[in-house]
Amino acid sequence: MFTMSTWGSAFLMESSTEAKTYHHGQLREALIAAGLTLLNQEGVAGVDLRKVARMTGVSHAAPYRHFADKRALIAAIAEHGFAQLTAAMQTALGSVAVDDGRGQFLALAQAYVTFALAHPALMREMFSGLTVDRADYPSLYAVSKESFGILWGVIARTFGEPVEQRTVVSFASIHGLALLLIENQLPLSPDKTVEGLVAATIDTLASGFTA
Amino acid sequence: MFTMSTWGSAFLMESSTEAKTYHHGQLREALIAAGLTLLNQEGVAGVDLRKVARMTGVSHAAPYRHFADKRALIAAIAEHGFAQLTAAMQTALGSVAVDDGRGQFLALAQAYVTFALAHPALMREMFSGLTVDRADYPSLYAVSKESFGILWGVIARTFGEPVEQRTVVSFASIHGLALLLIENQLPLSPDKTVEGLVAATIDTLASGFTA
DNA sequence: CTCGAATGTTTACAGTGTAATCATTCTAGG
DNA sequence: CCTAGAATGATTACACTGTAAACATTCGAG
Repeated sequence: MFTMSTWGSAFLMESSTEAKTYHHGQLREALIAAGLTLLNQEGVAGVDLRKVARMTGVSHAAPYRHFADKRALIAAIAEHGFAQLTAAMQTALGSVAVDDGRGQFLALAQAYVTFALAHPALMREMFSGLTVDRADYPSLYAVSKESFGILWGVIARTFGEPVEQRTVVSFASIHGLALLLIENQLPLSPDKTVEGLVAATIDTLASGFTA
Repeated sequence: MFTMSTWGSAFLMESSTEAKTYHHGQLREALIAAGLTLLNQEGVAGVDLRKVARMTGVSHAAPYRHFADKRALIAAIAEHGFAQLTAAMQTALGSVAVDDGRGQFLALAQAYVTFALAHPALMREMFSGLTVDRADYPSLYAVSKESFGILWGVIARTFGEPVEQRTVVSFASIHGLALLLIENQLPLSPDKTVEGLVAATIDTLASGFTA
C-alpha cells in the first residue's frame, strides 16, 4: 500500500547521486514531509521550524519562502492528512459491495479509526481548529469537507432522511471514538477491541440501545 | 452560578489592601488561575510561563517551585477542568427527575457540550493525551474518569447491559459532537442548533436510525 | 530561638520564530 | 543569446522562551 512515510521520504533530500544545487527544487514538499515526520514522532510541540530546515538540508530561514509562518506549514501538513484520510475512506468503500449500505457504513468507520490510530498527532492537528484556523486556510477547509461528503453519500443511500442530521451524528460518533482512542482514554481489553468498539458504534447508530 | 473565571480571579493577585509579602501564599492556585485565563483567551500556545508569572506578580522562575515544568502547570489546569466538568454534569443531573433516565441522559449530554463550548481550549487540553501524558500525572488520571463514571450510572439504570460498551459508545458520541462543535467543523444554522444536535444524538443512541 | 525546609529572586544560557538584508539562480522578453 | 527582474536560498540579528544554578528571604518544628 502507498503509505504517507514513503511519500515523504522521496522529497526529504535529493538522493546522494544528484548534485546538491543552490535551489532545492521541491523544498515545499520536502518541508511538509519533514514536518510530518516530526509531527508523527514527537507531536506538534516537536515541529520545530529550524529542525525541519535542517532535515531538508536548507538554511533555517528558507522555509519562509514557502510558508508565511509555522502555522502555515502545519496547515499544509494537515491538508495532506485530509487527503490521505479521504483516500483511505475511498479505498475502504471500494472493497465493499455497493448494495451493502450497512457494510459500507462500517467500512468507513473502521477506516477512519484505523487512520487516526496510525497517525494520532496528525489527526489531532487536522481537527485543531484554533491552532489552525480554517478561515485563514481556504484550501484546508475545502479538503476537510471531503471525508464528510463521503459519509454523507453512504448515509443517504442507506438510511435516508434526515440525511444531514444523521451524517452529523454519525460523523461525531465515529470521530469521538477515534479521538478517545488516540488519547488513550478508552481502556482496551482482549474482549474490547478497537474493531469491536467501532462495530458496536455502528450498530448503535443504526439500531439504538432499545432495539 | 459559580464560574471558573470567578474562581480564578480570587487568587490572581493579593487584593490591593493586603501588603505585598515575599511569600505569595497561594502561588500555586494563582498560577493555575492565570494559566487558565491565558488558555481560554489564546489557546495552549498562549500559555507562557513567564507571562503567567508576570500576571501573578512574581519572578519568572518562581513557578518552578510549584510545577516541575510547563506541562505540569497545564496538567494542573486540566485537572481543574475535569473537576468543573464533572460538577457541571452533577448539577445537570440534579435538575432532572431520578426516574427519567432518558431525560438524565440528555441532560448529561447537554451539560457536556455546553461546557465544551464555554471552554474550548481548556476542553482540548483536558483530552490531549500526548501533550499531557496521563501516566505522568496520576491525580489527573483519577479525576478524568469521574465524568465517565457519572454517565455509566445513568446508562446502567436506563438501558442496562452491556453497560460498559454502551457507556463507551455514548461517551464517544457526545465527546465527538462536542469536539467537532468546538473546532467549528459542524456548520450551524437556525434549524440546526447545538441543542438540536445533542438531542438528535441522544435519540439516535437510544433508538437508532432504523427505528 | 534557631536552623533546615520552603519559597521567591537573579542571573545565565541555549534554542525558537521571524524580520531584514544579501547572494544566487531561474526565466521571460528583447 | 543576453539580460533584467522574479524566485529562491543564505546570513545575520533580535526579542522572547523554557529552564537550570546560585543566592535571598521567610516559615515552622524542635
